[in-house]
This record gives sequence, structure tokens and C-alpha cells, in this order.
Amino acid sequence: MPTQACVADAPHIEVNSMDRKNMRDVAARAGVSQATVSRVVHSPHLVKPNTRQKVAAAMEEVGYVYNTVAADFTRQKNSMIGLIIFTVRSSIHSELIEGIQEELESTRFSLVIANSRYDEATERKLIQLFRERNLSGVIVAETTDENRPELKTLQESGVPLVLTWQMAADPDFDCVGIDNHRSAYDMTKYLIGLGHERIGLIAGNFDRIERVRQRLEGYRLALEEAGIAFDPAIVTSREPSPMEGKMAMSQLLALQRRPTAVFAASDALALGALAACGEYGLRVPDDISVSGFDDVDFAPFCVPPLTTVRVPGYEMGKRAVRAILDQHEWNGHGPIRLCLPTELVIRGSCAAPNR
Amino acid sequence: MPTQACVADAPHIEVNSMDRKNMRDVAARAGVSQATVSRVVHSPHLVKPNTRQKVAAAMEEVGYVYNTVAADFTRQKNSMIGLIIFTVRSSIHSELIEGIQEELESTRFSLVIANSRYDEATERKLIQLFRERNLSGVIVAETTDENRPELKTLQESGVPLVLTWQMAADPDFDCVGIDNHRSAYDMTKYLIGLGHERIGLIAGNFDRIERVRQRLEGYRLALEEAGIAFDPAIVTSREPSPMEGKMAMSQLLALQRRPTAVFAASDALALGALAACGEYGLRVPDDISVSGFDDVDFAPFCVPPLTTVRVPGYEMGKRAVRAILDQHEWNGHGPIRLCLPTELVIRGSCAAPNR
DNA sequence: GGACAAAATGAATACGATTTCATTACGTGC
DNA sequence: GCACGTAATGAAATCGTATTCATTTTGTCC
Repeated sequence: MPTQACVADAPHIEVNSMDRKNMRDVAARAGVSQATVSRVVHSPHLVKPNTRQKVAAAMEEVGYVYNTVAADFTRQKNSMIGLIIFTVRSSIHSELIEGIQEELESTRFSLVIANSRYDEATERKLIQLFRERNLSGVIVAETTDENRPELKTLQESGVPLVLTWQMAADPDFDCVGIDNHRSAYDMTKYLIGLGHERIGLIAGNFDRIERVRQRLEGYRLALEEAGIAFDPAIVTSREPSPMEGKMAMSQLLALQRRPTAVFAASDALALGALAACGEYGLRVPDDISVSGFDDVDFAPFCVPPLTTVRVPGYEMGKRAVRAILDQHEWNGHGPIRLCLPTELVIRGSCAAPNR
Repeated sequence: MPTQACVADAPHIEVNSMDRKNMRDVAARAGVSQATVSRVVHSPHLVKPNTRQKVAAAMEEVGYVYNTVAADFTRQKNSMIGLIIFTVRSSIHSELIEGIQEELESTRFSLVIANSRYDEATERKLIQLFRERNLSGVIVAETTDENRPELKTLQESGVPLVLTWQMAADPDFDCVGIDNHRSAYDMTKYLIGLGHERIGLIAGNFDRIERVRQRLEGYRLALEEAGIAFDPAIVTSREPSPMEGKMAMSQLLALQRRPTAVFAASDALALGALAACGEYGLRVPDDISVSGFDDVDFAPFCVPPLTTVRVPGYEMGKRAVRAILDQHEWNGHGPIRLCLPTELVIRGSCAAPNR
């Protein structure tokens, strides 16, 4: 049987760079079995130093490149971790991603990102795609409530799953998040403490996103405790971009009884809000207070520097990865529910109301 | 031979959710061959409607989930596209990533992101990892010059490769980029046109990054044409974060002969620069002009709104993906070198120098 | 140097899709 | 109803690794 033809009688034919060598080729070259080559790669301690060296040399000689796809197939697991997210267009998500990558670096995993752009159908499609991909784990940064069942299915099919950014009400999900309720409560209380009684809220979509709803509830609780009536007229729902923040703020400023302070549920929104104030000729914080959420890299550089809630995005990413790796090790694992601390960062964008 | 045991005589045993069904199971259920199931998935038109329906029903019944890992193995290609980047911590990269994702959505590919955090060794490791992964394509957003050989190796091993953000001097690389030289030249010329003669530059690392060097050269050319001597004392090299921008700017402002205008090679740097000006009691643009590069989402919301260079990051991402898909179709393809237009966006952060 | 345990290696198989080639079913024209 | 071409399906090979189990080699102790 002609096991290696191809080079037959056409010496001018260039060696196709695409004919990748495999472990069998290496084994043949080194005079060992393919199993031994595999062992050299994964458990060198099982191989005699002498043999190990021969194999290493052979790998070098034939130009061997490990085939992860084949390995993944064999062990029935993709060497990838998935991230489900609405959009990467936000500094705080960048922090999360960097944390994830940092922690992944010492492992054999890579990161696959799926972003759903706030669309529930797209999201469902992406979850399905992840299921087909046999990922070794999935970090859920952002989802709509509607797709919780799909996530559960994914989890039940044996994929380690971790929710971030929140402590999910559903105890079946592992979480590495923050206390959104508490954080929003603290910020609102801080504004109340400054003397504000009419506090606007620019949030995300609280109908569909648990994390946003948690913040809304925190805001409401603080108001309630202070005996301030909740006024839906000064609560708006937006996607977290500066432009949307500006529009939302303009809307609030056009109101008959405009708020004296506005709590934006992300720094991006707050940035836009600041711009809107400027256009209305309002000085921040003298005429109106604005606060954000996340403490992204530009927050200290806003004018005025943004008072906000520090969220440990980077740390969250690292911890989420560790949670997944943990699930791999003791795969009959207990629930992981880690709540990372947030911190009120007081800068210059909030002050007592101007009467 | 017992092809389907398991359910034998222990009705209380729960069906393990992890025992995923494969095409053979579906085929058995539908009373067809496994090949037919495969055809139903990929080329339904080859299968009689009647059969197609039977197979679809069988898939439903056994809870079949397509196994991408196995498919990837079979066709010796990973259904993933890679992205090599320094860091995702930048709005302009977010735009690129969104563009990529958008374009990928209608395909069977997912995006794997590798970030090297400006470290050349890490980068090399990641390129190697990508090589082992048999990716269907790699988009290179950022690399150091040192690793060009590794990229070439990757390309030669048959992976469609596209460089973004720049038109590489090396003609072997396909590019979907912008004219950095020209863009920087235009901005510098604009500042000169306003009357500035002492123009600082806060750039990235021009020793290691071609794209940054191209911008530096554009800057120099504009100066030269205007008969202004290049002064290395007012040219600094920084990683693109607001904090670094602030530090760089502080340094420039502390100079004996401080610049009257500063061109920051990214908006993030410019943002920090603005803050530094504020701390020095300088009004922008009255006392000093500051310009940026990228036109990220927060640029219009800076105080004052940032004059910058609009870079079509989103479009670049989409085009890069298309370039890769093109390489798949006609895989004896000609070189792709697409240069997208940039645009000088004049807002409020630059004015004539104050004499 | 022989016995025995431990270490090192090899042989063989499984993983689940794609794809080629062969074969059968179907339909049409005479 | 026969022949023929096309459509539909099946059988079988293949991809490259991990892994189990059997076998050989090595080393140690008396």
C-alpha cells in the first residue's frame, strides 16, 4: 500500500505547505508509537527523558503543529470558553473581557465572544450555536430574561455556566456578580443625603434585564425610605451610549419640574447627560447633579469628574473564569455565588441642590 | 448487536442529559442512513421532502444537537475566525469588533479574540495557539513589528489573514485599513493652518508598531512642508489610555517652551490631555489646542468636543470579514488591499493659537 | 542473576461528522 | 413495458488525537 505517494515523479511540484504533519508522522520519524508522542505533549513525565528528546527533535524536524481541533474532537470538548454579551461597546465590558483573557492565559482555553446586540432572537441563536460548539464553559455577561430557559438548557447539557454582573434570583445559576440593588440604593441614598428630593434615573431596559431591574429597585427603596414618592416621569430607559444619555437628559431637563439630580445607570449615559446639561446652560454640579455607574476609565476625566459606582469588572472576569475552571475540576460541584464589592466613588459631579 | 440498549430494564434510571445523540441515532430513528441526515443538514435540496421531514422529526424526537466540533474535525477547519489585538480596552476596537460580529452573523463562524496586552512574547504565543486551532481566518488588528514573521508563517500554513488599521508596507499581507500617514498629515496640516507652529504629538509606540510609525511620519511630513523643525522633545510615546494621556500632557505643559497645540494619536489620550490642561488652568481651545484620533463615541461629548480623525472602525471590521470570506471562495485569490477613507472632524478643541 | 514491581511503551479503538462512490428508486419517452 | 437518465439514498473510508489495556523494558533487592 502506497502510504506516501504524492512526491512520486514530479520533482518540480512544490511541497504544499498545507499538508500538515500529524503525530503519526512524528512518531514514525522518532521511531516510537503515536501514543508516545501524545504523551510527550500532555504528560511528559510519563516518558523517558531520552525518548522525550527524540520525539521533540522529530517534531522539530517534520514541522509538527499540534492539532487542537482533532484533540477537541477526541475529548468531545471544545477548548473554548464562550462569552455572551449584548455589545462590546462599553469600557466596562472591556474590563471584564480583559480580566477573562488574563485568567485564561495560563490555560489551554481561548475566548469566543457572541454579542446579541440587545436582540433576544439573536441571543437565542447564539446560545444554540454555543451548544453546538461543545464549549468548555460559558460566561454570561448580559442576557435578556426571556432567554433564561435557553441558558438553563445549555447548562443542563453539561456546560459550566456562570452569570456575571448580577446575583441572579434563580439559585440554579452560578454567579460572580455585584449587588446591583445595594449599589443603586447607596448611590441614591448619597444623593438624598446631599439634599436632593427630585432624583431622575436613566437606566437600561428594566423590563427585560434583571440586573437593570435590580438597580431600579435599589433606587426605589432608597426613595421610599426617605419618604420620597417614586415618579415614573423622571425614570427613563435607554441603551447605554453617550448619545442616548444626552437625549434622555434633554428630555428630563425639558420637564416642568426638572430633577435636581440624575442618576445614570452607566457612565456612558452619564457622559451624555453631562453634555446635555451643558447645552441647557446648566453647571454641574452647581445647578444639577449627575452620577454614573461602573467607573470606567474615562469617568475621572469627565468635566466635572464623575461621581459613580466602582464596579470591579476586571476582577469579575477573572473570578468568572476561575468559577468555570473549578466546575471542571470537581464537576459534581456546589453552587458558586460570589458577590464582589462595589464602591461609591465621590468625585465632582454631585453636590447639594441649588435652591 | 445491541445498538440501543440503556433503557433495558431499569425504568427508574434517569436519562443522562449528557449523552448527546449523534447523526447515527437520528438516522436509526428515521430509518435512513447517517449520510442522509448529514445531507438534510447541509444540502436539504438533495433529499426528498418526505425523507427530509422524517429526519427532521427524528432529530426533534431524540433531541439532536449538531456537533460542530466533530464537523470541524472532519473538514479539518475550525469554524472560527481569530482576532489578534493588543487590548479590547478602547472604544475604537469595540467598533471594529462589532463590525466583525455583524458580518459574521450570517455565516457559520464565530469570533475568537486573543489579546496580547502589548507584549510581544504573549503575542507570539497567541499566534502559535491560533495556528494549532486551524482557524478559518485571522484578522490582525494590532501586532508588533517583531511578529511579522510569525504572521507570515501562519498565513503560509493556509490561514486567510487580513491586517486592519493600516496598509502594511509588506505587500504579502492583505489589508483592510486606513491611510495613517495621510490622516496624521491632514490633522497636523490643519493645526498648522490654524497658525500653530509648535505642535506636540502624543503617540503610541512607534518603535514597534507600524501603524503608529506611519502616523508619526505623516506628522513629520506636514511639519517639514511648513518649514517647521521636528522637535523630539514634544513627541512622546504612550499606551492609549486617558491616564497616560494626562501624564504625557502634563509633561508637555511643564516644558519651557510648551506647545500651543497637541495632537494625540487616539481619543483616549486626548481625553486625558484635556484633563491635564484643566489642571494647569489652561482653557481649551483658547489657551491650547488638543486634537485626537479615532472619533470614538465619547469624542463629541468631551469638553470641549474633540476635534479628531474619524476612522470607520465598524466598516473596517465588516470589510475585513468579507476579505476573509472572499479568500475562502476563490482561494487562489489575488491580493486584497482596501484603504478606507478617514475624515477630519472639526469640533471645538482646536483654535488659532493665543499670542 | 533471578524475581518482582514499577516504569515505559505500543497496539488498538473510539469519537461523529463529511464526502466519495456505488447502488437503488423513480420518472419519462418511446 | 423497456430502456435510460437522473434523483435519492446507502455503504464505507477518513480525519488526528486521547485513552485503555496489554506488553515490554527497566530497575531494585536479595
